[in-house]
Amino acid sequence: MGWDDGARAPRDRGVRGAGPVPVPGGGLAHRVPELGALELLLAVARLGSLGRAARELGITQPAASSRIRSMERQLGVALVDRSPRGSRLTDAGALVTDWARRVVEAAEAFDAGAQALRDRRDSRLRVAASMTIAEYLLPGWLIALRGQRPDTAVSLLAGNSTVVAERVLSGEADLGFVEGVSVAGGLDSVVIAHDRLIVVTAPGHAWARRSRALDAGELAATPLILREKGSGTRQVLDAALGGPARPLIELSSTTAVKASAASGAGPAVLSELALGEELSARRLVAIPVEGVRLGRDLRAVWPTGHRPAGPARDLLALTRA
Amino acid sequence: MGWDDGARAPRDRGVRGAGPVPVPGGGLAHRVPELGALELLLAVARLGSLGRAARELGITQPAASSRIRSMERQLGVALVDRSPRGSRLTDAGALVTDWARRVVEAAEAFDAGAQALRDRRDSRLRVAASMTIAEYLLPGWLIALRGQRPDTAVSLLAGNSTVVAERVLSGEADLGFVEGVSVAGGLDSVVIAHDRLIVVTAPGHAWARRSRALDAGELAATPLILREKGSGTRQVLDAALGGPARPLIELSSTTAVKASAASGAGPAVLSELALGEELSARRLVAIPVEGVRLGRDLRAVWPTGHRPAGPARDLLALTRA
DNA sequence: GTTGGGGCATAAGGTGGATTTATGGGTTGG
DNA sequence: CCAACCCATAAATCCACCTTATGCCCCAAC
Repeated sequence: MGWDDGARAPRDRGVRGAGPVPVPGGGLAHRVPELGALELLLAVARLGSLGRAARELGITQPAASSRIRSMERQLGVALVDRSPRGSRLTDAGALVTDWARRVVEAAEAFDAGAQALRDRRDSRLRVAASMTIAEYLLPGWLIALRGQRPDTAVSLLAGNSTVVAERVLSGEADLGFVEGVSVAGGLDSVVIAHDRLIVVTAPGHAWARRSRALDAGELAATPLILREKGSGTRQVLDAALGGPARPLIELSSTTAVKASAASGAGPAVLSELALGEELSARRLVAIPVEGVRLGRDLRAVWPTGHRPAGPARDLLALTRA
Repeated sequence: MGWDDGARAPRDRGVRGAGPVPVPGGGLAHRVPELGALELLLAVARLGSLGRAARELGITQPAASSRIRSMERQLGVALVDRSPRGSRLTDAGALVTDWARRVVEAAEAFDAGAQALRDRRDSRLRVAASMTIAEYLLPGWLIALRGQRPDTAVSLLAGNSTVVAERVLSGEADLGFVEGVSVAGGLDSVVIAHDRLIVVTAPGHAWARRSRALDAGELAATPLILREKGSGTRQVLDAALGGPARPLIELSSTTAVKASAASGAGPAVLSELALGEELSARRLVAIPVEGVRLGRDLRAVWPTGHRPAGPARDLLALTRA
């Protein structure tokens, strides 16, 4: 990413008379229709009529018509074929709709997570989860849970494994999710998924052209871009290497680590959950490693003896592989 | 942190003249901040100050302040800690920002794709791609290409393998991407990725509890939820089974197939590219298959002899594994 | 043939939200 | 103690979107 915030053109957008001048780097919101319009497009695709889609979203037909039209104007592409008997997507519209669906799905995950972050008080299911799990897995679980039990209000507290264990033990949370190597005393647990740390570099890095896998010695001897001390990633890595890893830089967010590695600063070690797009888009390359145990279990935890029941049991059932 | 900021407002917006009642499940756009606000939040996280973020986005500082504040009110969570020396994310804010980043990334893919769909005429690189590739892979490539060659305008034409071959041969496209089993005459090609068809069912389906892998006979004998005849998926499947697959339902979009399978209508066969979320959220379950060649190559194609050059070569370089 | 219903487009009017300017208060460092 | 940051608030403006009220088109049923 561009850490070079300083030298960007001083865009003055207060240009009233002339249309919205597309800014070079920013202004994504000016080029992408807003969420409501994308939702509307999905509804039109599903229902085959502007009017029906409008009714489903609780707006009037002219509003839907206008919204679709302005979206077409914004994108410069005809999206729907209107006919007196309904509306069907054009070829381009089908493609746009597919892309829109992914935006809406991400927004749904955002919504599910944000709602859990808010409820807190009157919720029927209080969950505590480690950062990685809260960030990457929980929103999906919450969406699935809402599909099965729409009335279950969930609250979420995110923290490291110690905090999660405390909350669960004290009864402040009904169910916990941790990624640690070991489980605190007084807690029962079950493995719900597996995660793995992955060594990555920029595609241009020397390691990206290695034919042989890395071994523990090389990994331990090389300064790495890492999360801050105390993070789950560091704990697992230290344990796997049999001693503390050597940090090249310490950063406080997974995103910063990815950006730094992608810019070529050096090799980084990250959870595979955090690497999706980056690997398939080849912004980062995974380096094979052997002789190092970089896998880790993700576990659900609850107070010994108190098997999860009710909503907690429902959620647990969703998460088990 | 003040979780209880008292903002529990019912927020029903369109209660005009007792019009259509807002729907319970819908209205995602009312609960998720719009893209501009999410972008602003990311900028604040990166720059550490509302004012700097505002300048980067070309708005004034009060506008940014107000926007963040209304987002906090909407979500019911404090997102940033303001101080006279800048603003940093709260714990909840960091989580929200991570979720927001995924929405924005999906929007960036949307933008990249939509822009390619529009340009068409004056573009420096004209690409023709099969549906699956255009839908799932191309946006990411375009983002990467924009990172390297920001001035390259790309246009996209999506169609089946035959159409792609035609356009490339006629010179209407500089580079093509196909997923077929074979490559048309007059075209050179290179394999850029691999795809695989996967048999999926709802988690409750009998096949989900099998211990033994499916074989070709069982697959051929079972009615399946499939894309329409003529789709790439059907071609590969028919070839792999040594005869036409038996359709239970024929649907015209990948999404419809997924939805139908997830609702328990029966087993479906889909590209692994189309299955991400569904598998990890366990809405669908992959059924092991053996003795059937369900893999397929994804290829870039160009007219025999005319090695891609210029922008086409840049794009090709990005896509090669 | 005519009529009713579904579907879409256009026009005119109202409303709310977001933005801009203008200001003030707070902290930090020279 | 002043300059340079930062942020919050207030008031005015403006735009985007929505709604209501139409009109036209097509089809199917009577």
